[in-house]
Amino acid sequence: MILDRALAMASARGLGGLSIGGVAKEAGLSKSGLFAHFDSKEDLQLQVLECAVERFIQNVVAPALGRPRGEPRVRALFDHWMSWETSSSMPGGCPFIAAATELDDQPGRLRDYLVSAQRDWMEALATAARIGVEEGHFSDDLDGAQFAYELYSIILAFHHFHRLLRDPSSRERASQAFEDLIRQSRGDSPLPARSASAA
Amino acid sequence: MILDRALAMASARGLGGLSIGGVAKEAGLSKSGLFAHFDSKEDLQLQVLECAVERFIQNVVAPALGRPRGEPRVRALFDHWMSWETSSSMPGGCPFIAAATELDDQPGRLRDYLVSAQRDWMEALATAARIGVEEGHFSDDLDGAQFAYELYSIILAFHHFHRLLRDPSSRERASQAFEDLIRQSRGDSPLPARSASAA
DNA sequence: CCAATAATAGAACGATCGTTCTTTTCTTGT
DNA sequence: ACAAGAAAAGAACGATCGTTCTATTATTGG
Repeated sequence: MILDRALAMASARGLGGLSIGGVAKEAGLSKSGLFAHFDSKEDLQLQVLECAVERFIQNVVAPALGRPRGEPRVRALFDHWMSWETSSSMPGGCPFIAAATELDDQPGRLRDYLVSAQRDWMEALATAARIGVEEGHFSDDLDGAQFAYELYSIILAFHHFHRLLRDPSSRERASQAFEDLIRQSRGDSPLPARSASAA
Repeated sequence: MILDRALAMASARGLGGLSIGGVAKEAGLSKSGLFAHFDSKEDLQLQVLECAVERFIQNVVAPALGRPRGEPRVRALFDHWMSWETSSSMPGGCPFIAAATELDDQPGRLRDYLVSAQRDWMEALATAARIGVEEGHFSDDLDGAQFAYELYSIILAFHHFHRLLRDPSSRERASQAFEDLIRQSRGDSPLPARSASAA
């Protein structure tokens, strides 16, 4: 329960914006009563990150693994990822994207853990893409890591335009970009009027 | 000079990580001596953001406006933007990307200014793309706003992979993605082995 | 050179921060 | 029911935060 509230807070104010007193008030505990559950503030932040990873696996990775190998699974990963980005339980948006810019210059356990989790996720995306090649859904010369890179870029842009600029077309643009990525991963020739189709 | 140091600090620790005392020490001033130059901390943060926008225009927008209309100018915008992202005077990376995730849930003057500046920048990118259509460099049915969106996504992914994951191939992947974007904006058919070329 | 003005420094304020310590309340096994 | 243990509360610490006030030093114009 504590980590639940703390995750929601971290989503809105960032990991660094977490304060013991703030989380305590949100959880209905006294400052010291809450602090007794953690060794330090850094420990709290780390547990919040670990909790977020756990939920991401539950809500994004696990459901996709139940889908057929190849393109359907890739589509499921994208769809659940997009749902994660707009999950109402994290009103401040994806905690990983927020933590990425927050921790990219701050060495320590927090950064190490986030980097490790992100690398795992990238590897999972690349593997899913390679399975798509195996299944004959994607072109033989598709590079899985490059696919993962471009898929992540779609999500990052969606996050930016949706959360900061409140751009109502951001979701549609992300879907459009994803379909383009799938199409080009198949090796198909592009549809006419590609970049204009979301206009 | 003060804004110079403050911008470097904000780049590393974020706008919220700026403290009057910290900036004062960095600038070689006393806390109150520095504070006398600003009405409030928010005012300092706002001036830092304004300073960053000023520099971005000087270092990215202005040089590109000196290049020929159309694709050359678009290429110059991307090249200078990439240089901006790795500028040594901002060791913590692009202050706008950092501020975007930091302010996306924090209403106020800071957020309003950032959103306004980002919209201007998106409009400038879209206009540059449309000029490319006018000049006959790009396909007639290219949507300028969509082009700007996808160009931004390339930069966001580069920032993420370069700064957080320290991925040495991130620059090459960004260049690859940019060339793909240009190619598809021309309406050309894709090269073979597209996604594998950066492997 | 001296007065006026700007720039900086120093001290202090209330608030909040992370953290520690002690005390009280609750839960649990027997 | 009662002792043992966990969980929460309360108070206090030193530090730092943004901010205000007053005093001191630099700079400048006449």
